[in-house]
Amino acid sequence: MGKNRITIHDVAAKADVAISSVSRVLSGHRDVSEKMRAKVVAAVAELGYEPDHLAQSLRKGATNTIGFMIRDITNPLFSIVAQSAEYELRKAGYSIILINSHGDLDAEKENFALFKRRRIDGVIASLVSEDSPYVRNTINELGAPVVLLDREVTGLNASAVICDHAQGVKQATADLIENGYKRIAFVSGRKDVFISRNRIKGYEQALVDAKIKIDEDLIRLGKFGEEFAYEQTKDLFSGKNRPTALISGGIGASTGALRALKELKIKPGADIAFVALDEWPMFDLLSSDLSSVYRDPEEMGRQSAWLMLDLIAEKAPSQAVVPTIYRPRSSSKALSHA
Amino acid sequence: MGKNRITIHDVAAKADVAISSVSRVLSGHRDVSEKMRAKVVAAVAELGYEPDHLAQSLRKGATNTIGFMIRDITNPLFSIVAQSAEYELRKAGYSIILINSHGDLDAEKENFALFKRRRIDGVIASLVSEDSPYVRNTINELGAPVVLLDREVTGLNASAVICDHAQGVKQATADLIENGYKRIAFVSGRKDVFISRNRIKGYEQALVDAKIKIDEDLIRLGKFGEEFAYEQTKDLFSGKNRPTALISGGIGASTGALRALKELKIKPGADIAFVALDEWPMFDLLSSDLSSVYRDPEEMGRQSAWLMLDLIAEKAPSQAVVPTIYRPRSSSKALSHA
DNA sequence: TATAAAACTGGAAACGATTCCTAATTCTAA
DNA sequence: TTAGAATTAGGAATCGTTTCCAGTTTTATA
Repeated sequence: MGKNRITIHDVAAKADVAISSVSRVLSGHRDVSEKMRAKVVAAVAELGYEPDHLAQSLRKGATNTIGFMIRDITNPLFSIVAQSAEYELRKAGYSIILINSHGDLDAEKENFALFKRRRIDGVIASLVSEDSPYVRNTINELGAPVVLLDREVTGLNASAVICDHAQGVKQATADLIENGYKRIAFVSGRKDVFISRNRIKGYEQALVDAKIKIDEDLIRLGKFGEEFAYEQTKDLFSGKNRPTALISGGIGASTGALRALKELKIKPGADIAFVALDEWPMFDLLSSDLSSVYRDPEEMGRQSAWLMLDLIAEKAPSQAVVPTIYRPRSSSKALSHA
Repeated sequence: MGKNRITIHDVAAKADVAISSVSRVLSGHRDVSEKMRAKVVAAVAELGYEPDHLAQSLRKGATNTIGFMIRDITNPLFSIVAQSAEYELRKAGYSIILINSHGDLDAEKENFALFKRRRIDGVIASLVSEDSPYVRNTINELGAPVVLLDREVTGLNASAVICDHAQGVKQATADLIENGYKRIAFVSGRKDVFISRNRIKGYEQALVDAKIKIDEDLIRLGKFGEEFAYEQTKDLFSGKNRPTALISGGIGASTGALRALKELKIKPGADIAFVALDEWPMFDLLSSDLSSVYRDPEEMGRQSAWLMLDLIAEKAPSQAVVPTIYRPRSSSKALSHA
C-alpha cells in the first residue's frame, strides 16, 4: 500500500507546465511569473507533493546529514551532547545519523567508511584514540569536514570542542590540599587522549604548586569504563599506605570507584575525600554530597554543531573551549582524615 | 580537496567493461564469468571504489535507514533501547536517524514528515500520545512500517514492543500490602498512554485483591518528567493524612519524587516505603537500597529491531512482550510505619 | 552437426530531482 | 514600429547506480 509516490512529474502534469518550472517555483528561483507560481503552488497543494530528499541529495551533492559517532550513547554526558547537537543542527536543516563505536578502534574505522558511503556532509566524533596512525588518513580521505569532541589532533583539517579540564581539576586538587589531604589518588581512562592528559596536568600542577611530591603509584590511568576504575580503586584502598582522597575522571570511572568504595565500606565524604569529574543525572541524590568538576554538555553539543556549520560554510577550522567549574561540596572535606 | 569521487564509470573504464557488468559483479549476480569478476575486482581494489549509497537508494527505492524517534534520548532507559536497536539493525545493514520529539506533539508530526521526505525504510517510535486523531493518518500516510515502543494503537498496521508493566507493579503493590502498607500513593506520567494505564491496572488489581478501597487522591497521573512528580509528591506528603508508601513510575518521575522527599527530609526505606518503576545507571549507589520493577531495555531494543526487520520482510505486524520483574530491596519495608 | 538452452555481456532506460542552455515572449527605448 | 534587452518557460543533460532487454557466445542434447 502507498506505492504511489507523488513526484515532480505529477505536479508538472497537473499544472500543465514543465518539471523545470516546478523546480524553479519550489526552490524560489526569481525568474518565475506570478501566474506560473500560482499554478504550481496550487498543484503542489492539491497533490500534497513533497520533494524527494534522496533525489535532491544525489543531484545537489549534499545529503544534509551529519554523522555523529561516540563511544557510548548510554553515557549520560554524551547523550546530552548528542541531543543538544541534534537540536542545533536540525534548526539548520540537518539530520543526524548516530553510531556507537563501543570504544573499539576497528568499529570506529568501519563507521567512517559507512559515513563516507552515505556521503554525509560532516562528522562529529569522540574518537577512541587520537594517536593512532590511521586517524589522519581516515579523516583526510573522508572528504567531509570533521569536528572532534575533546580531542586534539594536530596538523589535521578539523575543528574541535575542547574542555579546559586542567583548570577545574587543578582547583579541585588545590582545595583538597588546602583541606589537609596529601595522598590524593587519581583514577581515570586511557592516558593517550587529550582529556586524560589535560586532567592529569591540572592535578600535577596543583601538587607542584603545593610542593607535594608526585607519587606515580597514586595515578591510575588505563581504560575508560567502570571495570578498570573499580579494580584500581580496590587496589588503591586495599593495600597499606592508603590514599586519603580520590579523584575519579569520567562517569564510568566514578561509577566504578564508588562501587568499589561501597564494597570496601569506605564512605566518601566521611572516611576519605572524594571529587568526581563530570556530573550525571541524579548526581545530587547519591548517598553523599559529592564534590565535582562540572562542564556543560549542552554547551559542548551546541558548540560542536556550530563548528560543523562553519566548516560546511567553508570557514577555516577552529576550536571552541568549554570551561570546567569546580563545585565543592561536603565530600571535599571528610570528617576524619589523616 | 577530494572532489574526485570514484564512480562505477571509472571502474568500468579501468577494467574495460560495461558499467552494468561492474554492477553485476558487485551485487553478486550469478551470470558473471570468472574472468569478468577478476577484472572488475582488480579495478575496484586498485581504485578503492565504494558504491554510492545515495544513488543505490534512489534506484533501489530503499534507503537502509530507520528513523528512531523518542521523547528524550537523555533518558537512560531510552538511550539503552536506542543503542541496542542500533546495534541489531546495523548488523542487518541499516543505519539509524535519531530524532527527539521532546514530548511535543507538533514536533512529532514534523518528524514523521521529515522521515517521509527522507524515505526511511521504517520508523521505531515512542509516541507522545497514542490517542490523538492524527496518529492513524500520519502513520498510514508514512508508507513505511512502524514499530511502537510501549504503546497500543489498535487497528493500525504497526508492530509493537509491549512491556508487561501490570504484572510487576501488581507484585510490588502486593508486597507493600503484605508488609502492612495500606495508603500507597502512585505518581507517574500521562494517563492516556498504554504504559500508565497498564501500570495502574497492576496497582489497582493488587488493591482489589487485598480488598483495600482505591483512593483516587493517591493516584497522581499527569505529565512525564521530573517537574510533575516533584510537585505531586510534595503535595502528597505535605498535607494531612499522608501516604505511607510511594510508587513512582518512570525515571523522570522517580527523580522528581526522590528530590521532593529529600527536601521534605523523608527518607525512603526508613520513613516511608518506596518502589521505583524502572531502574537507571547507578541505581544501586543511591542513598538507600530502593526496590524496583525492572524491565530489560536492551531486550526492548533488540525486539524492536527484529519486529522492524520482520515488517520490512513483509511479514504481518505482531507484538513482542517484555516481562517486568519486581526486585524487592530494603525500601519495601520501612522501619517505622503506620 | 544442427538446434535449443544456458551463460554472459553491453546498451539504455529508469530512480526523482536540479540546472544549464536555448528559444520564445514581453517590455523598453529609440 | 522595431531593435535589443530582460523575462520567462521548456528541453535535455546530469547526479551514480540498478535492472531490463536484446544480442552474442558457449554449452548441452539429440
